[in-house]
Amino acid sequence: MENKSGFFDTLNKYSSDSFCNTDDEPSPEDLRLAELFSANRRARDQPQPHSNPPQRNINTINPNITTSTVGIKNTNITNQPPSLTSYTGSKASSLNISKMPSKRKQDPPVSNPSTSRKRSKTKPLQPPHLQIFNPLTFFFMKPCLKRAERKMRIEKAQEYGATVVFTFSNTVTHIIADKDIKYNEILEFLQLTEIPEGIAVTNPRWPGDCIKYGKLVDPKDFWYQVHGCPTESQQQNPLQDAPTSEPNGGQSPLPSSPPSSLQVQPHPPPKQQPETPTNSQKDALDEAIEECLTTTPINIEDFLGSSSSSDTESSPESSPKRRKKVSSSSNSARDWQKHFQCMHKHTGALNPENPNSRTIQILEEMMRIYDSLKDQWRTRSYRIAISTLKSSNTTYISTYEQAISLPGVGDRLAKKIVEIVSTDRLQRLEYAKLDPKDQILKLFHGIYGVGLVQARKFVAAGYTTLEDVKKNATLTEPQRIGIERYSDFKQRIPREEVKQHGEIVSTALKTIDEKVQSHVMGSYRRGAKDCGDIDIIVTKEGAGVEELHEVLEKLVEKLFDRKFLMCGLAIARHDDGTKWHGASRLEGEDKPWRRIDFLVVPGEEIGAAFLYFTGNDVFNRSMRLLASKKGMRLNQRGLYKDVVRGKNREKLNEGTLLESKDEKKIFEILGVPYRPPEHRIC
DNA sequence: GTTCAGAGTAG
DNA sequence: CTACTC
DNA sequence: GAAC
Ligand SMILES: O=c1ccn([C@H]2C[C@H](O)[C@@H](COP(=O)(O)OP(=O)(O)OP(=O)(O)O)O2)c(=O)[nH]1
Ligand SMILES: [Mg+2]
Repeated sequence: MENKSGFFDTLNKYSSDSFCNTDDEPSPEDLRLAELFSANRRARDQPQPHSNPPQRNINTINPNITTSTVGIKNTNITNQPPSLTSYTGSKASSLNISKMPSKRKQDPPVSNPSTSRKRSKTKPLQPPHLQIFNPLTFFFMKPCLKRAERKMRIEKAQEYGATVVFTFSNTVTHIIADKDIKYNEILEFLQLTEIPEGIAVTNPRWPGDCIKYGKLVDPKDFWYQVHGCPTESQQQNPLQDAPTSEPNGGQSPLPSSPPSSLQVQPHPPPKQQPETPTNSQKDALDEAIEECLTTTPINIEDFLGSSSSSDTESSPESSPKRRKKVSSSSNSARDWQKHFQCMHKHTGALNPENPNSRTIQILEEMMRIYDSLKDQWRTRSYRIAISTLKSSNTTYISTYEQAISLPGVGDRLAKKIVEIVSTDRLQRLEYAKLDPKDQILKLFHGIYGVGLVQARKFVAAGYTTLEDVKKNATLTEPQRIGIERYSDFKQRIPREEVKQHGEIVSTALKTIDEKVQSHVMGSYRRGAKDCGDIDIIVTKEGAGVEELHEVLEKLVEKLFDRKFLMCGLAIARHDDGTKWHGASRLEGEDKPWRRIDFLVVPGEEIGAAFLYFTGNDVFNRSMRLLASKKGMRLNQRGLYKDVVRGKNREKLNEGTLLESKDEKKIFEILGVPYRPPEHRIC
């Protein structure tokens, strides 16, 4: 028992917000978390000025031999946590204690609450302090089907202390109606003319949010209303929404909570209030969603020359369907194209002039949270919506109708925008920042080689610190190093140091083959003040992969000997492998290890490789999506045409090479105005 | 209900 | 094959 | 989380 409270106490220590600031903009808060843990680690490790002998355990020098670390049997679902397993959420079911009878005490943490009749036999209850629903009685209302989902919700509610009944009576305190049910249907079903006072009617999101936040949130909240509910403050349509299923693997929809009190009361726009009636977003749509360009050649001349400013060609309208060739007419051309991220100049700079800047600021914060939780699809949606907002810099968006009419803004984001406008904040954001589970998840997947899946397993297993994981979990070699060097790898690298690493590589390369060249890419090429890692392309005019692969082997060996490379983390498997990931360090035992990536590139593919390795990642994805919409395919080796795609997007056809040597030509063929690296920060 | 980029590497 | 990473 |  005491472990449980200890569990959260520990977590709370890390509740300070710290978001991984994405691109090239540092942030003082960035490293807070990392520092916390580095301190943690140093307490153990640091006092020894010992040498850290380069460990080439995993790798290199003998790329043929996939080293002998076979001793570790995998089975990632490893060890038992000390104790607190018994109440871990249902997620943990895969490694539940039931499988380990040998484990001692697993008595239910909660004595049978006599209050709960109808308790399903199996589910273990949450510990008392999490029995947030305890005296409450829920009545669930059915949407005909969706039984599994509903069953889940019911079990969850019981788990957290609710009494669930299936016949309506005066003991009911909450009616939980599925999202498709309308308010008057409830009345009809219950044969009532109105819901008795004291009974709350909510959609299923409400219990979910309560669980998430570990407390009861206001069920009258905007977000939890059922369709057609006569809210005290009528106006807005009561749009519901559901805690939609989690796409793959399950990502977390953070609940959002609105202002329980004030409903609508638009804040004044920060400054200007240009009511620009009609001109809403004509063609100045900047970074917006993705989609753009016609098949027809847009004024190419336009962009080649003007590397600097507004080369944003854009068009209003949105037409989903794509069409083949047809019209070269710019009119129809505009139709199907919207805008892709890659079509616009992005520098990461903010524009405080935008009347929606406050909204943007808050949505960006939410996006950062989802990003740090690796919820890539929500992150994407937020990014797109934010782009749209940024582009409508002449109109203050304050109503639901306005918001939802923007491309990339749907029901839920429109609600959030309204909430922000009326309350100047997003309550959900405040909760999200504090969520201890997310903090810990973030900690774990910050380990190199640990992704969402493993991180969740660690959390489910009850681990709360890196020490826990290191001690108890079965790790792969890269993960082991990832923990060992956790704080090193989390530090940003000053631009100047990146340059030094690049020079060391370049120098070493000269002794191997004069004609082999290296280029520092990634955020460095985009001009970032500091970088997350060091990305280097190794290439030679006219050379093929095989030749260069040998060069890479020699290079790596030499750099290990120089004590520059410290370890390998992911090394090419084949002789035509093109990739080497590892860590390097400047001279000096106390210098931090840095993540370093080599990409071997045949001379002919240098353009596509530059494009790829310059990024950023969002920019690349945007370019690639655009290519695919035009029946082409873009990857790190080149741009291909006539790609035939089958049923599920699978490519049935490699396509034929269009261009790979010249970066600018790839832009050109795709119809994207060329952007220098500094403007590819999306 | 599916898509949201596309590929290399570890295990 | 999945998970992770670029 | 949005679009199709
Ligand atoms: O999912 C990804 C990640 C990266 N890249 C490309 C673009 C990126 O610029 C380059 C290098 O990757 P890295 O992870 O180093 O990103 P970065 O842009 O260099 O930023 P950082 O400063 O974090 O290293 O590889 C992708 O295409 N897709
Ligand atoms: Mg990088």
